[in-house]
Amino acid sequence: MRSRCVPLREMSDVRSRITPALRAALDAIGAADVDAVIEPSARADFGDWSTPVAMQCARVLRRPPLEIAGGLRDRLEGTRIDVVRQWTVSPPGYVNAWLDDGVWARTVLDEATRLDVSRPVDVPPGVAIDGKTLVEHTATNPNKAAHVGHLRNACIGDTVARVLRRTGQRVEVDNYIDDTGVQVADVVVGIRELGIVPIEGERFDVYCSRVYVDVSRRYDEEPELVQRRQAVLHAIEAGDNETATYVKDVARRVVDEHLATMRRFDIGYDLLTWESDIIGLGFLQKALELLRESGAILYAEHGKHAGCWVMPPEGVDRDTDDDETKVLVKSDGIATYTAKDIAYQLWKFGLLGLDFHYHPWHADAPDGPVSTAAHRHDDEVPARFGTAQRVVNVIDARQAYPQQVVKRALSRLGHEREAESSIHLAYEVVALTPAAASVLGIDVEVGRDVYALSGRKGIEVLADDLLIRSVDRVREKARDEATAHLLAAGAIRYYLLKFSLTQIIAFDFDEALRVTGDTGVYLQYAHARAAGILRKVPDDDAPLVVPDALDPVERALLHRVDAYAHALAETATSLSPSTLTTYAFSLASALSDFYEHTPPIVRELDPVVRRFRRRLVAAVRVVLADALHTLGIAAPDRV
RNA sequence: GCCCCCGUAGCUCAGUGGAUAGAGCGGCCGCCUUCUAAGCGGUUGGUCGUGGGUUCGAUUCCUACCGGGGGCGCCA
Repeated sequence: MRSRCVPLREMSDVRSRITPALRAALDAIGAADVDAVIEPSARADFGDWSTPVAMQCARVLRRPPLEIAGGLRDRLEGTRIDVVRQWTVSPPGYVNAWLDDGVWARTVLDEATRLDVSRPVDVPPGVAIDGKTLVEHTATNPNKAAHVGHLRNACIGDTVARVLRRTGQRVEVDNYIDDTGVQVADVVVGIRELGIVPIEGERFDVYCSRVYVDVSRRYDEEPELVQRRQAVLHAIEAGDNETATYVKDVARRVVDEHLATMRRFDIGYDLLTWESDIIGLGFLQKALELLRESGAILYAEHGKHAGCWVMPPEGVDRDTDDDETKVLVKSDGIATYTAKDIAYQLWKFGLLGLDFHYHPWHADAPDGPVSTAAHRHDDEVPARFGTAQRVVNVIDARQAYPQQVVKRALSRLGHEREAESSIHLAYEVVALTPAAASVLGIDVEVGRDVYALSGRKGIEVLADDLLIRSVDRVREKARDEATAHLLAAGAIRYYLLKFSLTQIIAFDFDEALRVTGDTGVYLQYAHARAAGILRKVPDDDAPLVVPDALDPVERALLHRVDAYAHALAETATSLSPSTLTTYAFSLASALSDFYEHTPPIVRELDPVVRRFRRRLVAAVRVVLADALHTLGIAAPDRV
């Protein structure tokens, strides 16, 4: 059965109702080359929607913009558009549409109220792709507790997945686990060789963090310790031995803690992909074969890469003998991390001709993630993963170069479309402000404004520690512990999402934990306020009548509601969650403004006004809840 | 050296080829007999890093600089 979708762009679809008329008017005055763009007016007293096209026409038509605007207005006045009441002109040459509130407000409220989580929000053509998008995120090394940097990654990835699903797209979320790298090996060295033991009651991932810091420090003092790590790595490489099993067990236990941490922020996964399986099942070998056969990589006979398999830069088919050429297999025969990433990427698109075995990560948690496996399990899950049409890798901006190499590998293998559909969703890191650094007891130098996080050095804010602090902050005013938790998690998620991806987050405790102003809690509070009004004011069955003169705060609020579908489509296109946080804040803010500047609806005696405002609040609540849910933030009815 | 990102109010950040550049925080002054004051209003505060260029119009695009961060490994 095909479900009905909510109309696109604005909830009321104002823009696409106006654009054809504007297009026709432009054609009629001989300005066919000018784009028929129309945008929300910059200020309410200009109108509702405005177009600057007359300014562009002035050059080609060699007439003053105001005169052209006047002509356009006359033509538009002659076109009946039910949602537009009148057209005006304002200097230096804008043409403004004034909406008919009766038609517009009714449409906006109808469409907003019809929003339903079980039905996707329709978006303009080109926003949603056909087929599945595979989103890889989190991918925290399984040797330490997750810190806010890992949490930023997870929040971005999770939100992008939610936005794509909300716009009707199929999504698979993978969490890649590097259980064969040096980082896990370091921890195993610390536990087994140095005998570092857990503290009473210490969580396993936190214990591993401590071991990791300790071992890293001791490598400097005792260089021979590095040999121990090599032994562990060789054991992992060989597989099927006691050490390899032990390493895998450490990784599993840490991953369980990571999943629990992320769960507290409402972040989940479809599939856990293990690097050991990628190697164990021969994905890497197969990928290297393909790369060799196709000539995508070549063997360097001499020069600085002698004995290595390398991938030359774009458009070159020989070793350039410099850093432009990427080594994929070292001269000792060991593949680099990027080579494994290429194998994984090929699998994601179904280009490898190999697949994993699958089984539930926890037999007793059917809703939990599925895990890859190298061998058949009794509770084998059928293969339904990978084979995506688009791959979004949420990885910090420092890895732009290796990600570029992965993309280039696909391209050199002749998979142009897949290379094109390989998206490195790069985001900047989380760093500490001097204030946050000094809270953590780090020596703050004069003139430095950010301090990089480092799990290795123990310079970090653990995700769970931050959550505990946040719960402490909101507990006093929250109605109960469960509410305190969802407000606390909302505060942190919002904080990590509200920055542009290109912006380094200068982490600050006060900012991250704040509950007033531009924060997650503000949005949740606004939602609860709306819900509170709806509880107190019963609705009736009477048909909606839009009052003759809407209050400016009502119109402003309607505009924000109207803009939801547009904001969602924009976010789905840009894959940038901050677009949606900015929108959600503007909506909550408009609701607060309305709340403060209109009398209580409960006491409203005019039935028309009372019903209209009640339904306006109902629409806002639905849209705010939808936006919050898409951001992965709970929308409580009471706080 | 080459490449990428950032530079907008005291601080943290939005914005983006169009009309007087916005928000939050901070400061100051107000608003709870009103549907939750985790709120709202007012006020303070800006040569949109600098110089050129393109354009009817540039904070936005191009270019050259300046300042800060990151990448450029037979690490992951």
